[in-house]
Order: sequence, then C-alpha cells, then structure tokens
Amino acid sequence: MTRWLDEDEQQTWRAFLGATRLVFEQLDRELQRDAAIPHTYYEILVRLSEAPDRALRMSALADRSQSSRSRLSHAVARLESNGWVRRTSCADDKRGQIAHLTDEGFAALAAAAPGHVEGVRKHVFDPLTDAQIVQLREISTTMLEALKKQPDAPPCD
Amino acid sequence: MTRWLDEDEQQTWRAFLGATRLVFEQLDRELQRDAAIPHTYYEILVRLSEAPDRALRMSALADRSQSSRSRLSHAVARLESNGWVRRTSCADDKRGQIAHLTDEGFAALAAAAPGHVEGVRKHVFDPLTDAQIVQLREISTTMLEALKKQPDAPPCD
DNA sequence: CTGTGGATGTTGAGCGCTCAACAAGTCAGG
DNA sequence: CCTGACTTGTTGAGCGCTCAACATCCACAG
Repeated sequence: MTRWLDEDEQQTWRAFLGATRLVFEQLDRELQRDAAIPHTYYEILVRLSEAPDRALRMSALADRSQSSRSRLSHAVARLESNGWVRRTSCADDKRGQIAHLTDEGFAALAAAAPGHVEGVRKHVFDPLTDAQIVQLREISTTMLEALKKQPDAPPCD
Repeated sequence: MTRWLDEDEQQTWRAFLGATRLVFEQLDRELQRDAAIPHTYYEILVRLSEAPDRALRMSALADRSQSSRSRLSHAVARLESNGWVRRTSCADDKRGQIAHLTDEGFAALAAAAPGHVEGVRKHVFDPLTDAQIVQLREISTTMLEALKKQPDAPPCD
C-alpha cells in the first residue's frame, strides 16, 4: 500500500537532495578553509552575537541555532577552548549556564562573515530569479511548519 | 564591500537552512530507527539496486550517490561487513573494484523503502502544493547546475 | 619499452554528531 | 517540608565524514 514516488517526484526529490547536499558541503568546506570552523559553529556564534550582551542561556541558544542540547554542549566546549565563548552560571536558576561571546569570538565571526555571505550569495541567491527566491522562502516555511507540528510521535497521552 | 543579506534574504536563508536541516534529520532518524542505516547508506543501496546486475564500479557508484570516493570506501566496507554488498575486482581494469548488492542487501532495502518513502511524502511532498513541487524542482536543478559549473577553483590553467 | 602524469580505491587520524545515561536543580501537590 | 516528576546541561561511547597520504594501475609520449 506504499504510495511510491512517480518519475516526476523521483526527479524532484533527487534534485532537492543533490542540490542541498552540494550547497551545504560547499559552504561548509569554504568556512572550514577560510575560518577553520564548521557551519554549525558559525551559526552558534551568529546567534550569540545577535543576543543582548552577546550572551544566551544554553537552552535558548540551542533553540535558536536548531541544535540539540547535547550537540550544543559539545560545540560550546570546543568554542570555549578556542577562547571564543565563555560560560558562566546563571544567578536565578542554578542549573542554568550562560554562554557569552568573547571579543575574540566576535572578531573571529567578523572575519569569517564576509566570505561566508559571499558564498551564500554565489551558491544560493545569485543563480535564482527574484520569483524563485520568494518561492523558496514559502516552500521552506511550509516545510518547517509541517515538521514542527509532527515532532515524531504524538505526545504521551 | 560585502553584499550583506537584507532582512528578507536573511529570513529566506534561515528558513531554508532550518527546513532542510529538520527534514534530513527527521528522515535520517526514521531510517536509523526502522532500518538501522544512515540515509547515505540507503542511497548507496538504491543506486546499486537500479544498476544492471545490481552492480557498479566504485567510481560510478560514487558519482551516482553524490559521494566522495573516500566516503564510499568507508561506507561499502561497512555494508560489506553487514553482508549487504560484496566487492569483486574488475576484469579489464585491475585498479577497479565492483560493488555487488547481495540478496540480503536487496531484502534490507526492500524492507526499508516503504517507510522511507512514506517519510519523504509526509515531510516534503504532502505539505506542498503541486505548484510548489514544480518550483522546488526548478530551484533545485538551478542550484545544482550553478554549483557544478563552479567546482571551487578554476581548473589549473 | 620506459617513464610520467593521471586515475582508482583504500587507509588512518581527527572531528562533530547522536544516543542514552546521568547529576543537579526546580516545582507542585500532599 | 518532602517527595516525585520534570528540566537543564553534561558526558562518553560509537559512528560516519573529511582530509591528506598512499599503493596500485592505466595510458600515452618519446
């Protein structure tokens, strides 16, 4: 009773798979080459830089950077050893940890950003028409909402 | 002189990033849970199953599954230890290795496929309109071509 | 032939991610 | 209070990927 993909759907799916894979591999490689950090770490730095005082609680940072708590923990540990992030404990909740972006971290981000945006433009925006860019946003937000509504299993009722 | 992303472009880029990340994480998790293989391995099995005699040279398999030679080597080694793939050497080119999908491998693929397609439908196709699906293919193929034309650096001339 | 440049496939080190288990803290009901 | 359920963040094992180095083989110019 499986609703298999027909020929058209196959092509669409494989094109999507190939394009996204190539895009992210390329951007990751560029970032690794030019700034020596993986893209996920770059994203963490960005979110921190946007926050008031350039600091966020680990859980908030995890949410905003689409990261699991575990992944974030490992990542911040690594970034801390680079001197780009510093962790302090939270005053009102003793479980809490607050990640602060250091000046060195901000500088590293500032150094990496121009090259990265250039890459994003080159590989994503420039090849597309204005109409396609609008479509891409709508398609992406639709997918996002669909996925957030069905986490995986229904909440234990 | 960096052409930064404006507000709209930011939103588009982050939506795209988030959607693709969530989609692939979800599909990967489902495949891992139901079939105990990562998505990239699944793709290798698919490509092999489509080939004549269910066999392909490593280099051809690497191309078709969007994989680096190194990654494929590791992957096939793992799949071989599962008994799902068997390697034989190539008659006319002594460097060559040919990967064969075994009956066990085909069975494993057949068992995993229905659940996976279901996931792809659920998370990708079902939420989108027919028009969006067409748009998605065009956007993807455009990105693909743009990336294939500019590998990274110009060929050493 | 012979050598030289390119292709093929493998390997090991290093790294990031997932998953499950865990310690520590919070909070609400009895 | 205090107990039990939940939340927060961390940890370690296992695994897949990248990257660079490598052994092997092909193909072609001389």
